[in-house]
Amino acid sequence: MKKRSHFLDMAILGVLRNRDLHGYEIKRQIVDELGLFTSISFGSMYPALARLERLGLVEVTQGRPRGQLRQAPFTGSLGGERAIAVGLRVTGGADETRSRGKKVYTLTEAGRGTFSGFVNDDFDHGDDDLAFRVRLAFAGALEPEMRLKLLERRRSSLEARLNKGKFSGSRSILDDLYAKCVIEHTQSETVNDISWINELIDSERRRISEHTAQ
Amino acid sequence: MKKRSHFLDMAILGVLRNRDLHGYEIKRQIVDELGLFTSISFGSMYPALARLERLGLVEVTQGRPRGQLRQAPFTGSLGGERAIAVGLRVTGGADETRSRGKKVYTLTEAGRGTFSGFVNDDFDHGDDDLAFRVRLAFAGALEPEMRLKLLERRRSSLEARLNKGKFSGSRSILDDLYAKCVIEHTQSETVNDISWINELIDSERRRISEHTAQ
DNA sequence: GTCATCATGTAAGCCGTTACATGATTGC
DNA sequence: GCAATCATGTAACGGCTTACATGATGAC
Repeated sequence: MKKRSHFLDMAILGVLRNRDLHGYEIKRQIVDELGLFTSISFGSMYPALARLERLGLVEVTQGRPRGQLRQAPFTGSLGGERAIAVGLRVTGGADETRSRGKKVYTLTEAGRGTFSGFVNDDFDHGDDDLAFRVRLAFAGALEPEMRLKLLERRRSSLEARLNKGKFSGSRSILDDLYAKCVIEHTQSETVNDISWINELIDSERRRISEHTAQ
Repeated sequence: MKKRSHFLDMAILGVLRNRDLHGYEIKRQIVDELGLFTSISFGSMYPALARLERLGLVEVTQGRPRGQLRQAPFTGSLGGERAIAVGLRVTGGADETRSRGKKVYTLTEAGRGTFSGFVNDDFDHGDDDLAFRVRLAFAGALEPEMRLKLLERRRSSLEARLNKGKFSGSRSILDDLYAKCVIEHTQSETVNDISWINELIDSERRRISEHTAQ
């Protein structure tokens, strides 16, 4: 049911939620800043964007040249418009569709809806690390109770993992020092994750009760 | 260069290093006990075994029925032989190659060599988590100095990751609370990993110096 | 003026997942 | 006897990686 590429799609829509960006920068943010995927090749990034465009979830506008996006968001209006003009001039020869200028992607209303469906959906029973990380990264788009649900589902899935590990760890491999070492480290990572989730749940609850109190 | 499937191959050869096992059990050990892959489908497990067999890295012997492998390795001789006979009798009708009895895989000498090449090889610059976990799990097969090298390479790659995160974390996404939260947790996981590696390196050094001292 | 980086894409091939198909064994 | 689990496989489909191809920009 749930294809892996859905997470890439979701991450793309997620970073486009607040900002219009071009493909190269989208990849940079997903991989280098959010660290959601260890790597994404352009061979999967650009086709993904094309797919999303076909589905009407993003729109393409001919982009401003490099450098304008990063610095001085204040100068946007003047500098930005000029930049777009420059961009069009450079690429605006005969061969319009093949122009290699930067393509800036904008989330459409449909895209917003799909993204919202993504983060809210229960479709995976919380057993996938990647699914959780991606959802949490964009959990700002969720209702507080959904956020709490997400976290609690994650916690119970981590606890299940921990218990499974306790049972299975005691058989054939255990005589190998290094294998054991890897197993134990995995377990301790899970324990860490659980207490992290617990903190998140606590602060989420605090925030909710503060909100309903005042 | 390095295909993902190589890690599955390596893990298979690794668990077969000390024990002859059948496919289902190999998968159980790799996934449930070692936790090296979050999941492997049989659709990739069995083809992998077939590939390794074609390459002469593993050999297939018709297996004993279920239950014999887990309990009482002592009774092996008598119980085992009888079991093999039973296994053959059950499936040994007309359609010999199609027999669906358990297939028990044994590592060949060539397989041992390939496995040894796997763990020792430097071919990846240490930037892949999976590669490291798999190597460490079977690091018992390494010379102490190679083990130390493996750990030190891992440490420097984690430190690089940490530094990269410090630089890139401070730009556009940072206004989002949950994105920030994911980023910080990733960083703290890396810090944890580094201190874990440091402990391993220390105990490895201690072991080496003890060994050369006595 | 050239090199590194930014920027976008296409095509091939691999491989892993999914779904399907079969059958043995164990526990109830 | 029936269900769940153990156990092994095949075929199709999708998508990711790799390699290739192109070109602009900025720094030195």
